[in-house]
Amino acid sequence: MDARKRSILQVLTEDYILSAEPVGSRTLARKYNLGISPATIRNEMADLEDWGFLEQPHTSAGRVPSDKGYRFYVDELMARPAIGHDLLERIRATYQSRIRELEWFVHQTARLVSDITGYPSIVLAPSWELGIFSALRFVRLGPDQALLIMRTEDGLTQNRTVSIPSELSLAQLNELALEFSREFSGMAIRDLQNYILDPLSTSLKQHWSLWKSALGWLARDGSDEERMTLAGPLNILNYPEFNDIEKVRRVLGFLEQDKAVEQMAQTHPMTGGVTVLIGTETSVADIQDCSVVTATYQMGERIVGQVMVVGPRRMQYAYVMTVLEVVSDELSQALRWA
Amino acid sequence: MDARKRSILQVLTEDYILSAEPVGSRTLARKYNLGISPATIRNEMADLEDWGFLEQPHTSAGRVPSDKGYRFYVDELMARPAIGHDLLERIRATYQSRIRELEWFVHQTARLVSDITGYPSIVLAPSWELGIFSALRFVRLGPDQALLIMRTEDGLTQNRTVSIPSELSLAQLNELALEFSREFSGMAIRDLQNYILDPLSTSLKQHWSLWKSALGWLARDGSDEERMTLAGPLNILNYPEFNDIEKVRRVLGFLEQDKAVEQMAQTHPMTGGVTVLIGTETSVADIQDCSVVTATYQMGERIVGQVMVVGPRRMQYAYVMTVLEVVSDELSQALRWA
DNA sequence: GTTAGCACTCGTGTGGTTAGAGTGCTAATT
DNA sequence: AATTAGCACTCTAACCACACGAGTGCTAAC
Repeated sequence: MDARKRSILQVLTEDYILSAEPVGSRTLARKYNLGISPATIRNEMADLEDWGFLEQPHTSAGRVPSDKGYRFYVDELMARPAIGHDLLERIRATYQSRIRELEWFVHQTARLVSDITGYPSIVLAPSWELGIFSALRFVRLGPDQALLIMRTEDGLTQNRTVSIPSELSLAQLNELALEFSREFSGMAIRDLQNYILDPLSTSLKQHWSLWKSALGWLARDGSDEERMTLAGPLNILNYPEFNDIEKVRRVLGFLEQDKAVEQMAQTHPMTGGVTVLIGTETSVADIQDCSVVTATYQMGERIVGQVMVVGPRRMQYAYVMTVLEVVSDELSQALRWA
Repeated sequence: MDARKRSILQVLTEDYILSAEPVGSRTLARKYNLGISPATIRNEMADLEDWGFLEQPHTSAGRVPSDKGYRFYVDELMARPAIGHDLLERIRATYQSRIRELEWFVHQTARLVSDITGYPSIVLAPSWELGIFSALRFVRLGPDQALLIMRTEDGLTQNRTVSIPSELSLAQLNELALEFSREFSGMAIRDLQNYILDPLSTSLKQHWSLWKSALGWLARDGSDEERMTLAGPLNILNYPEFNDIEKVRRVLGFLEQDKAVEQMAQTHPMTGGVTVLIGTETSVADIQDCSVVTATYQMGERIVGQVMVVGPRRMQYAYVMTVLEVVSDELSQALRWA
């Protein structure tokens, strides 16, 4: 792949990303001064098509990058501009008011990203189940009700109202909680559900129904059912490739299925940094006309969640990647203090 | 309006609701044995059109109910079937597992309704701001952190982590909370934000920064920003009147704007019972091709929120109304114990 | 009051044609 | 040997004319 082919592929890809129209040799020669004639470009494009970087929707149309073409563009050709000053300010401002809770951050991040990229955006919140149990505490709310608060080492908390045996005092309750915390702290919350079934100490066993109710909470309320936040799904209606109502239904239908999206997210390497899946690389038939850009964010040193952008294959890769890089970074910063 | 016109209007409306195709006189005569000829039906339909109950998309098409026609159908003609046994069981089962919190109920309700009606559904959660403040409580989480729990008379709670002056003990904190609770209980939370600016007691004034932080929470975290839950928006793609991508964008765009929807919801009488707004009756240009069915639900005796269904004008009014009646009722029941 | 008959309207679907964009190939040019 | 001009060819989208059919309104007969 010589320099000329590279620049043709690059220029063609960028033109198509903007125009959504198959790009012909004449257009290319006229619009960008490459110093070569349409005929030469045709020859080069024929080669690029042979090698699988380009495709033709039909014989008499221009060329369009294939998945492989986009991949090469993303990996080798694309320029990565620095983020604009205004945009950076806006992102930072979003996280400045840090009076909020994790869930709020997650929602806001999804909105922010879909807003500034113009694509649908998905944020996966930290998995509660994978968190490390740290401590348990009761707060009595009424004669037979208490607030049960559970905390992970990352500082995530879940709380809910539980019914308690009325004969227990607040002090007794918290003594129990302390015992429980000592016993199980350091254990992943997911594993907690297994271990707790066979309580080790008598005092825990004694108030079995209480723990069972707590368990019910762990298994359901605290589970990862609502880990996913989808923002701006309608954005895809702005792109002509989704003028087909059927396509829209397929894609948005997929994005609404939490489980499916979560599963797809797991195929991304959780190594930090931004990754791109192009078209069929996602291995999901419903979104084979889409690309997905993913970044991870952290609480402290641990990667706990992902920010994703889903768009048409001719996505503004460079821009989206830069945005996600910055956003996930700022989010991680914000969570450091949360 | 004689009996024959009524039955023609009814039958025509129901046929159109199912078929989405303008209904002609011949169809009507053939499909339903009304005992009259197409010509007679034509004459009657001409009258109904003159009176504004029917419309013609174009000269050579069949008739379609107008807003006024639907209104008459809903108010006078429509049969209200009892809810099916299986459906009732399903609805009840959703609320049976009452281990959850309010927010979960709200989400589940939206999903349930959009699921069984096949239309997008919106649930407005109880307004936190309009709740009546009941009590405040602190739970210390760490050396300089505490969980602040606020409770309304309805039993709604909000809680968040706040930073506290490290010199305060748990006992001191809760003494403060008690004082605060005594001072302000019975007051609407919205008003609380104004009153608290001028603290009445010295001990409250003393820990001003603490209250200010709590205030910040009340003003933002606890506000009604996320009162609305939208479920199943994609359902509208199933109806042929929304094959136009522009219409879809308009409608879904509107449904995503929390504020606009909330405002529209306020135009419904909050009297309990199910209300229907048809087409332009909604006074919202973006959804003038839609109808909205709304039910209210309660916590105890107080109406605190709404369940809405948005669909095409040719909505299955009877079915949707019955479903909403039952769902809002079961939801109110479930919240009675929450 | 009801209905049959009929002319009329209008949207939809079909087939054929055209215009235009773009290609691949070949031969000429550098 | 690489590049380019020229040209025939292909294919789609747009356009038009046309016929079809559903449905109406009107009139006259029942």
